[in-house]
Formats: sequence, structure tokens, C-alpha cells
Amino acid sequence: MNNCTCPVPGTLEHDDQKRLFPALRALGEPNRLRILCCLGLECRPVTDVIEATGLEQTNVSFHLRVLREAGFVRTERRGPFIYYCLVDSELLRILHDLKDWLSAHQPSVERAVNQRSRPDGRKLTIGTRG
Amino acid sequence: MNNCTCPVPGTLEHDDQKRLFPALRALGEPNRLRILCCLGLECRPVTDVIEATGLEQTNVSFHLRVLREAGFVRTERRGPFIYYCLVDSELLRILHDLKDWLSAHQPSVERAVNQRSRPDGRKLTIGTRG
DNA sequence: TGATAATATGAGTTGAGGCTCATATGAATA
DNA sequence: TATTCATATGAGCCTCAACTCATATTATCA
Repeated sequence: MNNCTCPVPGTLEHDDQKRLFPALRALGEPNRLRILCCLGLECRPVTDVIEATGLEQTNVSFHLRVLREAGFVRTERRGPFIYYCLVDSELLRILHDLKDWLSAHQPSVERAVNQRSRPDGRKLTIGTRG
Repeated sequence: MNNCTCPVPGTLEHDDQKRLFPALRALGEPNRLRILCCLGLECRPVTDVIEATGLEQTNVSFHLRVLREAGFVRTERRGPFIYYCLVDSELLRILHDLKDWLSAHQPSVERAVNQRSRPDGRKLTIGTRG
């Protein structure tokens, strides 16, 4: 019962979810997303990322490690520097697709970021409990 | 300096990130991903999701709310039931694309889920500190 | 209208993860 | 080889979010 696989075409099976979830978790952190976008299509040393983001060196190192272990970036030593690069730029295309989907289905960024609502248009009328 | 926008074609700007991040965070939780995949292309009442996932009613309600506020699902009352549906099935296509990308760039699911490594092939040789 | 079923909410607890500090490691250079 | 630069690591702190419990809300039906 815990597998929750639905044999509907277009649906994602258990193994798919197993692969997707850690990747999505890695991407679902604002500083990591920033770092990934900073890298863009170029290979850059950690120092560049630190300067571009304004984050602490230790923090950048931490996030780069998560991105690396999630399989999004690879490293390459060049002299004293370690360069970080996107494993494959096609990833940006996929993120663009998701962004476009969100733009098409969310009225505004503000609403997307900070939304409070109830299903079925019910209003918030709950009192305090004793 | 904090915007971290890189004028490289194919890169994601600050506003794109702002829209992407809450969506990715919503998807980057295993139970939520399961629930979303359980819904698939069908509209289903909460009871169905509870049964399919084996999660607590309160917990399912909590996650469905997050998915709803993130703009992934919408609700529709039918008698005593509230049906949850994917806002748009194209989302599944995008998730499939991401899954395919991961399959192509990650050697195995195990490695993706539980990876320990160091950049540039360095070995773990750090002792305890005093 | 009272009972029941379906679902949502708020408060509280707990664990995971993001951040920082101190420090280790490895490469380059004097 | 001593120093400096670039980067990584481990431990600890602290916040946030996932989960549970108790309960409220809404709809249906007897």
C-alpha cells in the first residue's frame, strides 16, 4: 500500500519518485538554486560563487557539496582552484520549462511565494478552542 | 550583489528563481511527491489519497494544502467530498523530463539517494580535532 | 435537528537541515 | 620547507517544517 503506484499513463512510478525526490529537495533551497543559476553554463571556482552570492565560504562549500552529491554539478581542479560546472546544460531547459509552467498557472510571484487560502472557497471562520 | 543574475543565455534570472524555489521546495518532500503522483491525471477525494498512501488524515490534509498553495493542485467539492486534481497534466511531463535527465546523468538510484564523495577524487583522511 | 462522515485547522513536539566557527587539507610559491 | 591561498570538513546551534493530537467546520442523512 505504501508504494502508491498508479498504472495511469503519464504517472510517475515509485522508482521515478525515488530518483526525483532527492533532486527536487536539493533544488528546493533558495541559496542552492541561486548557486546553480550563478554557475549557469560556465565553470567557475568557488571564490567566484562566494563573491557572486555574498554567502560565507563555508556555506557555499556546503551547498556545492549537496549539489554535487545530487548529481547536478561536477568538479575539476585547475591549479589551486576547484571549478564547479553544471553536469549538463539541458537541466536549465527543464527548469525553464517548469518556470514557464508556473508562470502560466500562477497569477503572480507574490501569490506563489506567500499564499494563504482554503479549499473550495471556504472562509477562515474558526474560533479559538478551549 | 545578492541578485546573482548572470546575463548568459539559458540562465535563470532572479525573478525566475523566486518563482521556482517555492515550487521546488513543495515538490522536494517525499510524501508530497507521492501524493502528487497518486493524484496522477485523476481527480480524487482526500480519502482516496489517505488510503493509497497510508498516511494520517491530518498529515495528508497538511500536504495537500502545501501543494494547493504552491499552485500544483486545485479543489472541487462534490457532495461531502473534496476532490483534488492536478491543475494541469503538463506538469507530469516536466517531471518526467527531469527524471529522464537524472537517469541519464546519475549512475544509479542508490548513488543518487545516498552519496558520499569529495570533489576531485580526494580521499576522506581527516582525523579528529583537538 | 441530531448524528455521522469528510476534511481542515491550531497548538505542540520533534527531527532534519541550514548556518557558523574552528580547523584540516592540498596546491602553489617564496 | 614554511607560508599563503583555496577549499573542505566536523561539531554545535538554531530555525523551520513535518507530524500528531484534539477539535472545528461543512455536508449529508435519518
